[in-house]
Amino acid sequence: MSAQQRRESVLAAAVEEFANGGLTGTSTEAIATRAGISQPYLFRLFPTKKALFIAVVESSFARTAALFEQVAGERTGKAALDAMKESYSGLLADRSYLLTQLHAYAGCYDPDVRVATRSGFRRLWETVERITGLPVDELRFFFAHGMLINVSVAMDLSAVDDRWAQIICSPTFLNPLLEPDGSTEPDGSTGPASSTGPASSTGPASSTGPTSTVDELPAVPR
Amino acid sequence: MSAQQRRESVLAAAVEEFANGGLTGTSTEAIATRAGISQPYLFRLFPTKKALFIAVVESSFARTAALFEQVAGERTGKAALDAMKESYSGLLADRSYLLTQLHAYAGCYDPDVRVATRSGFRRLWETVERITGLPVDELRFFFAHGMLINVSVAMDLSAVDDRWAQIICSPTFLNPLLEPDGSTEPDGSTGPASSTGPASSTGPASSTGPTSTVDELPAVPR
DNA sequence: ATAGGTAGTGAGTGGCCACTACCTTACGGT
DNA sequence: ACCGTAAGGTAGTGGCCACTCACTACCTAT
Repeated sequence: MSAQQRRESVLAAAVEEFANGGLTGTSTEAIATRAGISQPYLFRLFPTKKALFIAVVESSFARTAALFEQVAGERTGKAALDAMKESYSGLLADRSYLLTQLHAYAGCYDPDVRVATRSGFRRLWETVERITGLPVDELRFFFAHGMLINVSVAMDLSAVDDRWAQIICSPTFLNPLLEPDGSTEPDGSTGPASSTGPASSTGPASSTGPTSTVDELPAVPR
Repeated sequence: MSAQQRRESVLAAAVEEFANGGLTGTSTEAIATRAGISQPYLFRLFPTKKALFIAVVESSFARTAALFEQVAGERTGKAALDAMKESYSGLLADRSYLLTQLHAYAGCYDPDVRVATRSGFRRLWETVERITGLPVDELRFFFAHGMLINVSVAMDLSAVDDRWAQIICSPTFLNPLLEPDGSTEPDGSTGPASSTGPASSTGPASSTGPTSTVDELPAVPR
């Protein structure tokens, strides 16, 4: 196995391990074990643990940006944003991925992590801005709800047998912009509201085929 | 000094130290040193480091809830929510406080931290819901933007000599709900847009006097 | 066959850190 | 004087963990 391939498999293992524990709460041994290599060899592939963490953060942002570009296709404006929202909802299934985001933000006390997170976030914002061309208010709305999704997943709100699950999993949470006001669709928040699965993807997003699944994303460079 | 007083001063020190580093990245010695006591004595006041962290998280949520109750006064509905938004904007000045929030969410991989964070978040949500009586969409909007504020502070976006500072510090970021749609004020995103200071508190919030500052909050119980 | 480069490991090591055992001081009541 | 109790410190200790060093196996090209 080439070093480059090995590096990518280590990166994948690191995503899973860093998801629980973050930068400081994860041991390099756990990552190495999951990647199926010896722990010292990990330091041949990445100079330091922090560098590996930063690589994870960067790939995470890059992956999101690539996903957004992909699902937007040729669309612009609100149509493109709707496609992005739909795709981000699909990420609800990838818990490790969303937790990585949170650890990136929480790790910002470290200057190196901060610049990586900042530039990743900035590139993501500019990607969405460029594709949609929407005003800043709507971008902010989009990102704000993305953050709320992140923390909801972190707290595992949908696991509580509560109205939380209904609030979080309801389509209006996943796509609140679709009906900004009035005539809110009779969402099942009062009824039992199918609490199974993370809200089936009923929207459009049919431009590039069934791209709403996460696993078939383009591999992130580096 | 009584043990109870000592406990509270340790709690205050722990907020500052946990803000950088989170649960796993902070040493009890740093906390003890800041609190002015020996490190072993810390374990006489709190049984374990995680317990101290959870106490910090709980006090953080309780403090926010108390702040919201206070600034809302007798108001309800959007008026109350506006007061809360204004007060939360005031928290922009308290970096440690907002970072604590992020570390609470990121620390949710630990079951104990998760239940503490979940119940704190739940109580906060229900407090806002009870006081304002607003529908779930507006609550979600409020909390979503609060989260975005949190991560913006973590990334220290306002420190970048960029349009970020203008976006984040602009009044429309701090109070985006004030003009939910149409006739979006010609926001100064193109102009220089006074980038000094975190948006002076020009709103009302005159019910209980000048309570918009953070330092004079009611001490959190426990 | 030999020389060199690449993938990979076993065995440390130094340092940090959560947590413990035990001692000291101060004070209040009888 | 005497004792109990509560505040606080000193000196550890066991374990984890990031990172290093020395070494082996294999592969390819001359």
